[in-house]
Amino acid sequence: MSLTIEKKCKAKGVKLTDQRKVIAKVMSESTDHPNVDELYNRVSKIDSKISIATVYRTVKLFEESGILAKHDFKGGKARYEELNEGHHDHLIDIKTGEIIEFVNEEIEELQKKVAEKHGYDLVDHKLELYGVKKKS
Amino acid sequence: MSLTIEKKCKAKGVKLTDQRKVIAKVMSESTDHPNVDELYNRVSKIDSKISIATVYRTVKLFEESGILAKHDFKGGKARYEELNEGHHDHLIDIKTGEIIEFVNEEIEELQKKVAEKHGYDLVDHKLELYGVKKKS
DNA sequence: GTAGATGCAAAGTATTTGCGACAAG
DNA sequence: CTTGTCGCAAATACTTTGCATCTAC
Repeated sequence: MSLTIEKKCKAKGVKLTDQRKVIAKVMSESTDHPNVDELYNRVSKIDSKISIATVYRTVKLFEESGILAKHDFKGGKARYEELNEGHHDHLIDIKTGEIIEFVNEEIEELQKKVAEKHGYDLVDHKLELYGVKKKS
Repeated sequence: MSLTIEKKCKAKGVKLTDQRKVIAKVMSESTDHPNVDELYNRVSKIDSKISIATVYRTVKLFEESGILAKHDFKGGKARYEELNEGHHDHLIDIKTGEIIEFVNEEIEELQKKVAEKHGYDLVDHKLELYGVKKKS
């Protein structure tokens, strides 16, 4: 549902243009983590007049508004995903590029402790695991 | 000591040119995590004829040889550091950019478990904590 | 001697931006 | 209305590469 994103925009005072609605819709219907190119392709199918500059501007705006999360996984282009309540991290298959989301409260707790031990308040973190499928 | 890096080069069959020796020396004497620009500046002071293309080529080569580690922290340019036995992760001060290294075996263990739970062998990971100094 | 390394400048990628036209609130 | 957005193309930032020359082994 892109309703969530549209609501968030209103809450944040972000102007809702047609282009942004389309981008919001595509992002909220995406179950993967598209990069800007992929997003632009999907968006173009709905409205081919939307320029890639607008896509770049919009994902940046959405990221700053806490609507999307940006990830710089290994190997180039930034990838985006919708940001919902439940925080999660990523396990990336280095052979296929497949991305698996996971949550581990224990690790989250330990991270906070590490930061505190060094005199810091943890405001953000990035945890990415890179693995190969076990040939069980 | 750049000796370590030079030894590693020989071990890996990496040809030891003057340029590479200078870059190795600078990297091993750096206690921070320089990006390519910073590295190039430091290298230039020792031998101003070394080109930035060579710096790029060399850090890439060193990374592939397991001599340097590359980090894509938030906010742009890739940063490098010498890779020694002891693995560590990073806590980054989002105000000052200061980078603190830390080790936490518990987290390492949990990461392995998470990967296994999803049927993967963990081959690499990235853990970055972003924090602000506590005003104790 | 030869495969591989270097310097230079040109070419790529990914992303950002200036600007006049246009649209949301 | 007025402020912010869009599309376009040009600009930027970072990194890679083709080629002729040079150097480590």
